[in-house]
Amino acid sequence: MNPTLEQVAQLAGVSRSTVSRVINNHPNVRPEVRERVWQAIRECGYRPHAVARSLVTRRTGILGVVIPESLTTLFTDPFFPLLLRGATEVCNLRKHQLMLLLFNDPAGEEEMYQRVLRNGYIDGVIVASATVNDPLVNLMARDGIPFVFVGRPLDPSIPSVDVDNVGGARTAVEHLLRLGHRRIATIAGPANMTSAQDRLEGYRLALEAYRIPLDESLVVHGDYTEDGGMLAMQRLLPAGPTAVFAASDIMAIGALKFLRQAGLRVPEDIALVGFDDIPAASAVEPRLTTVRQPIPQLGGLAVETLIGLLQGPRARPSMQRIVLPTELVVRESCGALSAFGR
Amino acid sequence: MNPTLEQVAQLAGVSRSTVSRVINNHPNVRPEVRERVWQAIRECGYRPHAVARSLVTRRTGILGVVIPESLTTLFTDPFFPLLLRGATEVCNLRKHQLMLLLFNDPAGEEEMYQRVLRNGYIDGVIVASATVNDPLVNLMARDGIPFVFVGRPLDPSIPSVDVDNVGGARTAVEHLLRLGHRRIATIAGPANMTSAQDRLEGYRLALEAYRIPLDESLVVHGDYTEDGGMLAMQRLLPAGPTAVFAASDIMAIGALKFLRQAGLRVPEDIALVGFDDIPAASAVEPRLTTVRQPIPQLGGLAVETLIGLLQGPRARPSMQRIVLPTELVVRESCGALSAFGR
DNA sequence: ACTATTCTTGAGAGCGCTTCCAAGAAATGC
DNA sequence: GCATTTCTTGGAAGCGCTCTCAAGAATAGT
Repeated sequence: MNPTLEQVAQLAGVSRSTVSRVINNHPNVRPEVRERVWQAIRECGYRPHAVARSLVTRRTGILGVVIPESLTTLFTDPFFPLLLRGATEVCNLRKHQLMLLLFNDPAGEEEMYQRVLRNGYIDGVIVASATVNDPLVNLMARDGIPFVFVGRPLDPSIPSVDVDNVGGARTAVEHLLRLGHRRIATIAGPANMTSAQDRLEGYRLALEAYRIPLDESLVVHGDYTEDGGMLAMQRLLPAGPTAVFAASDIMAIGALKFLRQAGLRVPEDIALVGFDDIPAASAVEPRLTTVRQPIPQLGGLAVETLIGLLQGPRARPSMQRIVLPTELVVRESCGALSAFGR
Repeated sequence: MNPTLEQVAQLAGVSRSTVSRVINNHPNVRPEVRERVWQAIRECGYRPHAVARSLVTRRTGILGVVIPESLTTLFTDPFFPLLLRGATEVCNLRKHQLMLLLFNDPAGEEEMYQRVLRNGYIDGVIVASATVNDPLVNLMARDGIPFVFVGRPLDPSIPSVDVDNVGGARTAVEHLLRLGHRRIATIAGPANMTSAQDRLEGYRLALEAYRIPLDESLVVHGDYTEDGGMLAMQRLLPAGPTAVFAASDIMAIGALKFLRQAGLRVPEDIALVGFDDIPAASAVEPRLTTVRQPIPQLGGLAVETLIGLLQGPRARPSMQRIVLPTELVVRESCGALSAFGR
């Protein structure tokens, strides 16, 4: 059994209160007493019992990361691993912990909510939900559970962190425009995901900036899968695009495979740009030009924001939304390198 | 503020003890009283305060997942996401939670150990460490923290779950042997990782089964990275292999790129087999023949084993090691399909 | 009908910690 | 030098829950 405060106190010849003060760095303890207490602590290998402490402080230092059902299947996509890595890094720094809350069905979501989020173990929550209208958000808002949204929430007053999907897509498409392309198609993502909406908006803005009217036959929705990308490319081909902007690398790879089957060369016949910069993007031939997102930073920022929220609800501005910039990674699939590079 | 047991008791006109019994499904409560208590619970939306409960039961239902330093960088590899997915699935089923413990440096590891693993928040730990001699294992054994090892621990008496790296590698190499190859090289993994050791052992066993002496010039160690794979392939080429077994897909992809640069065709000039079946394996051209591991099951099994350990240390056999089978996925890079398929 | 057994219930201690309060010690002001 | 303020310390309550214990109610046994 681990030693308790009481035993440390006895060993140091002081009261429980004094030991507690030493542990918690309260100023009003005589230096020599403080030293004696530390000695006793070291001597018996005392570690504060976090559970007992939490019972009175009402803080556990545990942050939940909620990844809803629809996304669990996408878990092989490196988004979540990178997000978690960034989040844990900041957590380690700030002496907090991350608890993983994934579920595979909506019933699990409800059960999880009641059992875990309302049981006092979790100080606050990071919600990484890509879908437009997640029910969890309303529940948490109702119950006053502090949370930060990763992505773009419906209600803009909800604290959130996001990458600049609009800007990233716009940059990608403008890159193609600058290369001379005028018939640029897009394989958009699922219409109910905000990231997909925003990337489509970026596509629109780029065309608008070049005064090119939007041609509906050049816009097809995929589902962020490789097969979806192949299918979308097939439907797009009759419209005769000279370039394609895919809202995700996975779909771009699907498109690439379809084009290869169709006997078309990338980038010579059709230029291709993706989004995400997943590892596979640089494994395919030709390597994919794509938009890289600072995902670990996003995770870290989410934690930072949440901890800020927990510490000072007073200092919290009514609206808090942070958007991180993206970066265009130019490789072979867009044709820019063969045009200028050699 | 959430209601407490006391308030529910008052509402139902019974004592705190009785409400506690109802909550915990103790048998000796009159049915009508039980119903009255449930009514009160629903009425005021009572949720038990898990922290308070844990203080007395000495159980939190939280399991830690430790992924040591050396691996954090490999986090883009889909191993951990899949492991976590399998683990959370079982956790949800068994009403447990997963806490993520990653660190970026050995100092963080020590700090984490003292602060998190010994503070009473965690019932048990899943250690996913690929390196041969992790210091954490000794610490946890010393302090009596229940844990399950994912991979192959040095000390075989430690409860562990693993995939059959030896068997998987052996099957892969025997597949090449059956295709007629006799000069088979291997790009092995880092010598200090058990998975790499075991895959190399599988390579050896396959050759032995075919009575082919081991040629040291056909064995080169890589570091589980793409660049490492390229470098290894370069060093291997002078030895004149007709086939290569890479201990990871990432390295196989590196090898593939080098071969392409060298003007060699896969599988016509050199056959290639990988290990892991990462998504990129089927994105490259030609698609990689590789060994698929049941990683989500591995994660689930780790949780199951750990929970078993926690419930009944009595029933625990002195040695508990579970090894899951792997599966050879035949695609184009090994040449089997062009030989038989058409 | 009376005793022996089993059910049902409430009182109360206690899990390990923080924190309020009050008392005594030390420091300060005039 | 004495009253007043500030430091330092210990006592004790209490966070919300579980669980033992004992008492009273209900049931069974003869």
